[in-house]
Amino acid sequence: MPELPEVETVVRELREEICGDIISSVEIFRSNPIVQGDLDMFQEQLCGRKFMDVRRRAKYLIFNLEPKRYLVAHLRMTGKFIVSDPLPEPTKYNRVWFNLESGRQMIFDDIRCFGTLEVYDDLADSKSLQKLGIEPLSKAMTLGYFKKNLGSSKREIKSVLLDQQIIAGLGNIYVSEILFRSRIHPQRSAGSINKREWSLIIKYTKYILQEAIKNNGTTISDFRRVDDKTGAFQQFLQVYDKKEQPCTECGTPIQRIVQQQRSTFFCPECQR
DNA sequence: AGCGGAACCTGTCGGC
DNA sequence: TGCCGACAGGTTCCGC
Repeated sequence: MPELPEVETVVRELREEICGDIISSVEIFRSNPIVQGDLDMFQEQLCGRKFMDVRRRAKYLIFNLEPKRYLVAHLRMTGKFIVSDPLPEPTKYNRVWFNLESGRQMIFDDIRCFGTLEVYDDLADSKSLQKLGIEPLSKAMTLGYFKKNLGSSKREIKSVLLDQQIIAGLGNIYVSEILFRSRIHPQRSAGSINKREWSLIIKYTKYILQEAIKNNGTTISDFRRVDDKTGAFQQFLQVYDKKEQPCTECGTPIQRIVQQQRSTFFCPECQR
């Protein structure tokens, strides 16, 4: 479900809702595979801790707690955070309740149970955070970085842009959109991308992500914000999920192909 | 190194 | 109506 802009939207809204609040108890309705290991320990590690901040790294949410400790969450496909007044009963896909001293609760809800919740005393202990590549909206996003790491790579550009160890935060929707705007065919090898084209990728990655964040992300089917509202960026999508629809630039039907077991949408005329 | 395939789960949709 | 396969915004593991 969520890529970088959707996670950023959730982080900003959660920050407003929970900073300063304290976890009074944690109720787990279904853990596997969301919470790994000892559930009692997970609860003990969090009870009594205060939310100081919520931030994002790639598609991970990082909750800073005091006394110092971190809750690291990943929404995967269908994970959601909801902050609400206390519910009498968990609803069907509620997996974990974080009951707060203010009387409200932060709910982790996840239809498919792919999401993850982990606790760390030191973020350096998180293997998954450790492996991540550069943030696409940071200054590290340069021509030099791509030429140096991918200048002679035979990998398909679609697969490279989805690789979280190279650039961290893009997902299946935005990669199709970025390549369409950059007019680059998704099956081109990374090594064949010239400087001008890398510059286009950098420019449109930043532009599309920023516009998507301004619009609170993209809702295709079930992405929801903390207050259950939907994102609005889906109205600006040019190719994703538009198979057979005319290209906005040239009218050629948009094609769907499968790369790395995932759909790619592109215009065979505009993208070379 | 990097690919394809399967796995982790549950739901929806389209075709027959 | 019912069943079956394909597909879904993500990541990880395994074998070649």
